[in-house]
Amino acid sequence: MASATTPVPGSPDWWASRPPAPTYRRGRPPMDVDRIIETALKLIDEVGAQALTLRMLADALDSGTATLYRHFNGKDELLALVADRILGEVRVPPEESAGKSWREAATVAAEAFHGTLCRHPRAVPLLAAQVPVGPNGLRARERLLTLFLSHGFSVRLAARAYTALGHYVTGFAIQQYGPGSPRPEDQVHLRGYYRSLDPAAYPATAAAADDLTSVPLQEEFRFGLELLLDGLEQARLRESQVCGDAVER
Amino acid sequence: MASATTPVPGSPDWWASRPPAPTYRRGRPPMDVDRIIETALKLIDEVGAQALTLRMLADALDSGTATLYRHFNGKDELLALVADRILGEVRVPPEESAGKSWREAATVAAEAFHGTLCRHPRAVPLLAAQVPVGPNGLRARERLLTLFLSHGFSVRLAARAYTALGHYVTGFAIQQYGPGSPRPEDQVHLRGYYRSLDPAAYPATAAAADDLTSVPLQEEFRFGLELLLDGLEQARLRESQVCGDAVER
DNA sequence: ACCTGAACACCGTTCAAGT
DNA sequence: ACCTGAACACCGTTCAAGT
Repeated sequence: MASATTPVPGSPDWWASRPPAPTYRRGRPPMDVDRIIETALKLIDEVGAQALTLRMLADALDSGTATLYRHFNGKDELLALVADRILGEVRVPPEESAGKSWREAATVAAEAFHGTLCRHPRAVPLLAAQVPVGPNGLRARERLLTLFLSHGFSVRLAARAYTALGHYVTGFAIQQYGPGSPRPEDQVHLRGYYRSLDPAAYPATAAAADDLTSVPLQEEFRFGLELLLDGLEQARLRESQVCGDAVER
Repeated sequence: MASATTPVPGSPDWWASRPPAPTYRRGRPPMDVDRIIETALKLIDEVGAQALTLRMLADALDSGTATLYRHFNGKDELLALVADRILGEVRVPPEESAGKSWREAATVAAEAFHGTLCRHPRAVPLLAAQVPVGPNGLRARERLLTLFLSHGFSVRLAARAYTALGHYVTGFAIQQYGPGSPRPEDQVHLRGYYRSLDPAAYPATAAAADDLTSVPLQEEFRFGLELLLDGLEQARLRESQVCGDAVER
C-alpha cells in the first residue's frame, strides 16, 4: 500500500526523511547548505523562482551545478528549503502578545506574515503552493494555535481559525504579487482597463473601477482580515454560549 | 514612460491587445484555437501545468510544436488562455439568485467557483497566479459586483467584498491542491506527521492534529466562507447605520 | 498563404574522471 | 572522501524549406 517512491519535496514525508538538525557532517562548518539557500533566495528575489537557474545559482556561488546536487536532490528540494527559510523570517514579538487580546495578537501575527511575503514578492508562489510543514512552518503553526488555545478557543475552532487565517494571507499575497502583476504601477493600468470597458456590458465593473484599484493594498489586506476576525469573534461567542466551557485558562 | 515591450501574457494590456472576438480569420471554422486550449486543459488535468509540454500538446493534436506558435506566442500565452477557459466553466444559476438574499447568492457563487477549481485541481496554480482579467474573468467579476450592488452595498464595500471573496476561494484552493499535496490521502499522512511531533516542542499542533486534518475540506471551506460573510454582514450594517443611504433599490 | 521538420540555445540532471 | 567538467535527454522557441 505504501509507495516506495521518493517523497515529494516539501511534503511531510520529505521533511521527516531529512536530517533533523542542519546537516553538520563531520566537523565542517554548516555554512554550506545555508549559504546556498541564502544565495538562492537573493536570486529569486531578483528574477523569480521560475527564472532561477541552477547554473545561475552555481555561478553566484563560484561553483558548478553538479556540486549543488551534493547538498539537495534537485531544484524542487531547493525551493522547498527556500520556502521554509522565508517562513523563518516571520517575526512576531512575543512580549507584545502578553497583554493583548487574541484579536490584537492575531492581527499582529497575520501582518507579520504578510509583511514577510511583501519583502519577497517573487517568492510568494513558493509559499502558496503547499501546506508549510518544514521546521519554520511548524513553528509558526504552533505559535498561532497556542495563541488561540490560550484565549479559550476550543481545539476545533483554533484549528479552523489557523487554517482560515493562513489561507487568507497567502491567498491575498499571491494575487497581489502573482506573475501577472509584477509591477506596483499595474494598479493604475488595471484601473484604466476597467474604465475602458464598455459600460453597457460591464456597468458594475466600470462603476467600481476606482474602488477596485485605488485602495492601497495594505489597507485592503486589513479590511479582509478584519472581516475574518469579526467572523471568528462571532464563532467564539456562539461556541462559549452553547458549550459553556473554556478549554483552558 | 510607457514601455514598448510586449505585454505580459494574462495582463490587462495583453488581453486588450488580443483580437476581441475569438480570432475568426477569413471564413475558417473557429475550432483551431479552441481545440488547442481544450486539449491543453485536458492534459493539464492529467499531468499539471508545469509538466505540460508543447511537444506533448502538439502530439495530442497530431501536429508539431511550430504549428502551435501560429495560434499563440508561447507557453505563457497558452496558460493564460487556459486559465480564462476554466473561469468560463463557472456556472451560477441566475434564476436562483432572484429570490435569495445577498448572502445566499454569494454563497452559491463562491461555491460554484470553488467547485470549478475542484474539478481542475492541477490547474489551480494557473488561477491563483494573477488577477483574472480575461473575458470570462471580467464576466465573473461583473456578476458578483452586480450582486452586491443590487442588494444595497456601496460601490466601495462591494469592491472590497468581491476582492476578499475571490482571494479566499483561490487562496483556499491553492493550499488544497498545491503541488505539495497532490494526493487526497495526504490528509492522513499529514495527521500522522502532526501526531508524531514531539509533544513537548509542539503541544498545540500535536493536540490539534486531528482537527487540523480530519475536517472534510469541503466543510472547512464552508466554515471560512461563513466567517467572511459574517464579517461582510457586519460591515454592511455599520455602513447603512452611518450613512443611512442605500445605493439603489 | 499556410504548415512543419529540423535545428538552436538552454534547462535540470547524471556520472565518470579528477584531486 | 569530496568535487566537478563534460555530457545527456529534453525543454521552449525559431526559421528556412516545404506544400
